[in-house]
Amino acid sequence: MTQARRPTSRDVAAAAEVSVATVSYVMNGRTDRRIPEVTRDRVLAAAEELGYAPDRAARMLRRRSTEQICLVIGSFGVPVLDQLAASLHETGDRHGFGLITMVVNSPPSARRAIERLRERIADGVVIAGGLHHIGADGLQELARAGMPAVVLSNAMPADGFDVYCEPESEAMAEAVGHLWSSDRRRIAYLGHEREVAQYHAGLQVDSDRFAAFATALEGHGGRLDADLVVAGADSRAEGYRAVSALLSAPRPPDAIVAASSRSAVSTIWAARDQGLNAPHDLAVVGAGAIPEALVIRPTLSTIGPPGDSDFTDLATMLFDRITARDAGRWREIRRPWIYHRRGST
Amino acid sequence: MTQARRPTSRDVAAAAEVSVATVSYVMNGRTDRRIPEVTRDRVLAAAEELGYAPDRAARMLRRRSTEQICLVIGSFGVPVLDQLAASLHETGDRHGFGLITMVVNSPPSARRAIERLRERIADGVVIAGGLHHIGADGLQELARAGMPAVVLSNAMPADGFDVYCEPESEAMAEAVGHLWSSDRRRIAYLGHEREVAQYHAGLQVDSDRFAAFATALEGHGGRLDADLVVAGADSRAEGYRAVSALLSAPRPPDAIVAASSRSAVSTIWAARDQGLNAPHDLAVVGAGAIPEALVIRPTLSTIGPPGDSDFTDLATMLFDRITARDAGRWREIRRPWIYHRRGST
DNA sequence: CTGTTAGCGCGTTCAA
DNA sequence: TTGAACGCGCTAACAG
Repeated sequence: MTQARRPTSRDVAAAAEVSVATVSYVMNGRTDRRIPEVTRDRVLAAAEELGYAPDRAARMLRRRSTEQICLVIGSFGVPVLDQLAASLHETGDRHGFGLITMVVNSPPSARRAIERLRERIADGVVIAGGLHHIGADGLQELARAGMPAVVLSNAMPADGFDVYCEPESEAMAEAVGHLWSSDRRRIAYLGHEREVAQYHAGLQVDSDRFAAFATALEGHGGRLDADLVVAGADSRAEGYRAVSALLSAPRPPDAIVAASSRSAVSTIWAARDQGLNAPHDLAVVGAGAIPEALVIRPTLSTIGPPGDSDFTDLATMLFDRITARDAGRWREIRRPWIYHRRGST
Repeated sequence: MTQARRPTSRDVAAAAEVSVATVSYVMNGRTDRRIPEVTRDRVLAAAEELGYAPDRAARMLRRRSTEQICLVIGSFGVPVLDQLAASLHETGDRHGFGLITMVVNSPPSARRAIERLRERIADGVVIAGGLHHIGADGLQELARAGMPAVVLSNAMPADGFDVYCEPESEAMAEAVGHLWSSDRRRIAYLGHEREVAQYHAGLQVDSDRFAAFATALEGHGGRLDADLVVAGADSRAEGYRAVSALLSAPRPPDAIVAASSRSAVSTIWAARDQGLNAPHDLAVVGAGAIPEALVIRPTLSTIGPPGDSDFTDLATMLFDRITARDAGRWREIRRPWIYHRRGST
C-alpha cells in the first residue's frame, strides 16, 4: 500500500498506450479536440486504476495561474464570514476556482500572509480581516506584485486594489440620534480592544466606527465620557464581562452602542443578569448583521447592511479583475449601512 | 506601474551578475553554502529592486513539497476553531509551513476539497469538520494518495490516517446521571440537524454524542421521548428558537442536553425569556469548550475536554507524519471528555 | 481528424 | 560559484 511514487501523466499515457498529450486533453475534457470515445475511456480507466491526479504545482507553473482565491480573515468567530465564504465559493465554482483561507491576527502572521500571496499562492485575494496588521504598506506590496485584491474597508484609499465599502456614519448618526431623542444621555461605547486602547492612550483612533459614534454624539451636544468607552466587542465573553463591570460602576450608562453584534447580544444578557431590561433600563445597539438579532427577545437594534448579507457583487468584482488583464479603473462597491430599529432601543 | 512580467530568479541573477544557482542559495539563506557577504548583498538588493518573490509553484514542483498544511472545517462559527488554527499556525511556523483552510459543508464541496488535496495542494491535512460529507470513502481516497491526515473523530476506524479522538460517553453518562439523580425525568436532547433528522426518520444515528446520550438515559431506566429530541445545535439562533418552542409545548422538559455549547448558552437565555431559570426550572448541559461557559450567569455546565483547549499535540502528530517518510503505525490521540459541573445543573 | 513530439515554465541542486 | 539537468503537466506545431 506504500506509495512508491506518485503516478504522473506519463504513467497514465503508458498504461493507456497513448501519448501524454492525449492524457492531458482527456483529463481537461477539452472540447476543441475531438477524442474518440474508446480512447477517452481507456485513458480515464488507466487514470482511475493508477490513482492519478494531476499535480497542481506543475499545472500552476505551466498555466501561470493557480485557480485559487484566498480569503484573509482576522479570526474564525465572526458571523458574517460564513456568508462571505459562501458567496466566494459559489462564484469561484463557476470559474473552476477553489477557495483557501488565511488567518491574520498579528504582525508576523500578516508578513507571512503577504509573502505567501506574493509567491502567487492564489490568483486573487479578499481581505476581510487583519487589515490593521497588514497596513497600507502591505497592501501596496500586494498591489505592486500585481495581485488582484478586494479590501473590505471604509477607510482605505483605493490605490491599486478594489474596495468594498460599507459606510456607517449615517446609520450611526441616526442610531445615536434616536437614543438621544429618547433622553439617553449616558451612552457607552463597547469597542474593540484596539480602538479603545488608542482612545485611552490619547492617540488618533483609526476606527471609522468609533469616529462615527463620537461625531454623532458631539453633533447632539453630548460628550464622550472616558468611563463609558470600554473594550469588549471582540468576543461574546469579553462583552459580557465588560458590560457587567460597566453596569456595576458608580454611574452606569443608560445606553450602549456595541461595535459588534455579538457583544451587543452579550450586553442584553449581562444587563438582565443585573436586573436591568432592554430597552427600558438600557438601550442597546449593535453593529453588523447577525441572525440572532431577529430571534432573541428583545430583538436587537443594529446598524448594519440593508437586506440580507450577500457578497455576490464582491466576488464578481474580484473575478472581473482576475479575468480582465487590463487593470482598468479601481472600483469601489458602496453599501451604506442603515439603522435597523428593533426591540432593544 | 503595469506588471509587464513577473521577475524570475534569472532576472535577479542578471541584475546581480551572478548565476541563478547563487540567487537560489541566497534567497533560501542556506548555511551549507558559503556565499561572500558582498555577493549576498548584491543579490538581495537586486531582488528588492525588482520586487522579486520566488514562484511557489516552481518551488513546489521541484521540491516535491508545498510547505503548507490544510485545515478542513465545516463552517466558520465554531469557537474551538480559533484554538485549533492557533496551534496549527504555531507549530507550522516552526517548520516554515503555512496554513490554509477549506470549508466543506456539502457533498460537492467535499468532492472539490478531496480533489484539491489529491492534487497536492498541501503536505498534510487536519480534518476538523465536514467529515459527514467526506465520508469513509473520501478519507480512503486521501489515504491512498498518501496524504498525511489527522481526523478529528470519535467514530472513524483509523485505517490510513491518524485520529484525534475525544471520547465523550463517560462524561455524558456522568452528566445524565447527575441530572437523573437530581430527579430530572424529562431530559431533552438539542441536537444537530443531521442526527435529529436521522433519529426521527428511524435511521441509524451515526452520532457518537447522541448514542452516548441515549445509552446513558437508558442506563437509568429512562426512555427517549421523540418529542424531546429536537434540532437546534448548529447555531445560536436555531438553538434559541428550538428551545423556545420546546418550552411552550404541552409537556416541556426539565433538563436539556445541548449538542453544542453555543446552543446551550441560547438555551439558558431562551428559558429565561419564558420565566424559567436554570438550574431551578431547567437544567442545562452543553457539549464542548467555550469561553462564555465561565462568564455567563449561571455558569454553564458542560461535558468537554479537561483543562484548556490546546491542540499542540495534534499539530505535532501531523508534522511527525509529514516529516517521517516511513509511515509507521497509525496513531491515535485520546483526550476523554469529562463532566464539568457548574451553575446550570 | 487523430495522435505525437518537443519544449516551455522556474526554482532547486548536483557535479564540476 | 556556476552550468545544466530535473520535476511534471500543458500545448503549439507537426505527422500520420
